Amino acid sequence: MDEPPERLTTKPSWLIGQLSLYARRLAFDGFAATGARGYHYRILAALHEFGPASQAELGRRCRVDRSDVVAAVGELAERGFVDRTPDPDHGRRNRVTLTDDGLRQLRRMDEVLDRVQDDLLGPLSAEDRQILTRLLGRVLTHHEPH
Amino acid sequence: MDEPPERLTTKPSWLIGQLSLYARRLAFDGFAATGARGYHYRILAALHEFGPASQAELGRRCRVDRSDVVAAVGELAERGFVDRTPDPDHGRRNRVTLTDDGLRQLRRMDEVLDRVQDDLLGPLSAEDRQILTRLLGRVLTHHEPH
DNA sequence: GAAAAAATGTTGGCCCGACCAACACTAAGG
DNA sequence: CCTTAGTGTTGGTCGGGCCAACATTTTTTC
Repeated sequence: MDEPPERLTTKPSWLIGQLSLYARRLAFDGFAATGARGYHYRILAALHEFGPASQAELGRRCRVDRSDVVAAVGELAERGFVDRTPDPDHGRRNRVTLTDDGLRQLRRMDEVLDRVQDDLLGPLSAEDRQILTRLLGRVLTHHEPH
Repeated sequence: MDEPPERLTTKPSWLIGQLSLYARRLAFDGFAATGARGYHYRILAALHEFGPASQAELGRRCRVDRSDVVAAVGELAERGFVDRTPDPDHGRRNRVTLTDDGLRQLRRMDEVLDRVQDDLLGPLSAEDRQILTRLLGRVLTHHEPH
């Protein structure tokens, strides 16, 4: 494979961008067996961790646009992984709930993602993986507030 | 801002993916002043570092699909940042060359990207930045060969 | 309590970056 | 020579992310 210019290979923004491609591909290929996409995993994870939620809250939690939550929740509901019912205390709001099938799907996707982390971090030792994760986490939380 | 599920925030693939978004946005906004995109920078950088090249080679070097190189080089040529002429020794191949204006544009984008790295890595010390960059580089080179 | 502001679900569309298939043509290798 | 590989180009697809607008409902503010 031809070498990219050094201007790129030494820039964190390039490294992160290229790695995010590999990560997305690994996850996408892994999820293919489950018939799901990244958005589905995020939403299932949020429901499992925080309980039933409105679509707007799911969007904020998962960093997904409201309009895309509509579609993703619709697909999840079609396959029986979530229930979407109008919130009784709230005229407009929906209440999205994780079903037993949804929980099973989440577990399947968890296994996939665990393997993905392993493939992604490839040659790094356990310590290096922890260092990397901590550094990335610090950087991300610095950008998250706003 | 609502907290994302812990399932996500502890996964390197999530951290890298989210950070790549911030990086792309910072670069995109910075490049806006220069009227260029990411593909343009990659190509200009490769031309400056390796000299004139065919479009196919640019694509391999910059990790850009051949078909997208066509468009990007076309845009660069329109603005006078590169010359695209048929390779005299080669019937089909093009020879793309960096112009003086292109070099100036590259320098402008270099400055933008330097600021982007700074904004992106935010709170990290110089040592931590180096550690992070090294780790990311090791992981990426592990995936590059194949 | 009424008026203004914010929140929610939904539709429809746009963008970048990445990718693929096909075609015409040329170069290189058996 | 004939097959294989490389090149430029067109045209299209996809995921993820994003925005504008709308109707409707809740909350805030006066």
